[in-house]
Amino acid sequence: MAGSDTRRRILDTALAAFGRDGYAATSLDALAAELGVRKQTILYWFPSKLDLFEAVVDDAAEGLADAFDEAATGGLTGLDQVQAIVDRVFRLAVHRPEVLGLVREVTRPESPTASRLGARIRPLYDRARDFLMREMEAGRLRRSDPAMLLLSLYSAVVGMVTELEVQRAVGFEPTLRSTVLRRRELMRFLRAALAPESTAPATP
Amino acid sequence: MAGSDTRRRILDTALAAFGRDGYAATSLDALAAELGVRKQTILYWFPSKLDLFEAVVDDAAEGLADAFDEAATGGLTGLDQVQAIVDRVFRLAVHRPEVLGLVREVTRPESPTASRLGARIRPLYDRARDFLMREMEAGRLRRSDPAMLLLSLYSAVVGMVTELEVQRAVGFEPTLRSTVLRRRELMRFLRAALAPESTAPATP
DNA sequence: GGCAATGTCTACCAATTGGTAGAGAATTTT
DNA sequence: AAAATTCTCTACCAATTGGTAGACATTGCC
Repeated sequence: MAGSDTRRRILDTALAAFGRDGYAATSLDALAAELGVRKQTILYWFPSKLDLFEAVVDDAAEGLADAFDEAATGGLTGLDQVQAIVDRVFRLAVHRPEVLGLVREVTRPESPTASRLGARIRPLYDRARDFLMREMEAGRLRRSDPAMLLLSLYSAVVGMVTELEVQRAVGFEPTLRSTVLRRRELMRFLRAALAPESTAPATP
Repeated sequence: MAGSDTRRRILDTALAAFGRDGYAATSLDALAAELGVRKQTILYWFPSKLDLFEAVVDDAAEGLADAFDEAATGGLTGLDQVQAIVDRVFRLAVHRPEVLGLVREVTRPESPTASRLGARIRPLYDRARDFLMREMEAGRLRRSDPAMLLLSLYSAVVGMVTELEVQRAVGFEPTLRSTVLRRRELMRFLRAALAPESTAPATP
């Protein structure tokens, strides 16, 4: 059953390429060359480039959901849970940066799969919002509009992890060490933003 | 002197197109059609597509610098200055969203002008970092690594303003009203994150 | 009026694009 | 072993891509 292995390899390589170069800048020929296969083999498994892209998005969404599950099943609360998620996202950014590149690509306003995104991330979104709401009720997080807060959090985390070029441009070579620093600083930032007003942040 | 007017129109239309669709997905033919002109006219003013893109980036960088100047010359301090910048960025996002789209395009790791970016935004970056440092010294902002904090701020603001698709996907139609809400929530978020530890946030 | 510079156009071009048609292995089923 | 299915390939194709060469018009200058 070499076939479905081919399919798997196409999905993986396409995820990397789409995430790195974007949809428009990725050609089936280039993808095929990278795979050591003919373009027609790709078109055998996926009827068109757009179909391939959608399959890649679905695949990546599944991976993301798993990553979140993994980080959210420890029964943590408040800022500890937030930290666990942030850690998980950074880990993903380190060893599979193309996934976050794809997230960025797919969230462009003119993305060919703009509408598809909704259904894919909606469950994650609802779960996160419920969590924030619950923790606010419990007094473990500062009170505010959970939906809007979630957008702020999303922006801050994905940006911090994604905007490598900005970081490079201003002098932070994105090394592993700088990634650790960025994560630490981001967490300090989030702690300050999220901690209930009465409690002083614990980080020295 | 209809010529330099053409040049100006090409720059504006190209900025919109590159910011909306990205570099790879924007063809000179499509651009020319939108301008009501032949592709060769574009190539007369800009020797190649890449040259055009670089000119567009420079042009947009200039516009951004002006916008920041405008928001940073009021002699404000602390969170008031931060708020002025955020307001200005949101205003830009409302009536020239393509500029921020271009920022996003140009900060992609594989952007054709990745290196060009550095020189363009470096002065803005230095200025902002100096501001943060100064305000921390004066006790008007929470102490932390100014460079890293600036990255967090950048991520949060640009993300909040740029990730319209994410917002749409989770049910916030990006209307003018929702933009106001987003700005308010972002400012609340930033206030909490930036206010010195002793001072309680002023927002009710 | 002649002339040079400026600006836009028509006419091409080679390379690349996503995609079709169908041949030919390899494997599985009967 | 024959037949059917699965998979990858060669051979094309029409459309689009960024770009070149050069004709043609318009303008300002002498």
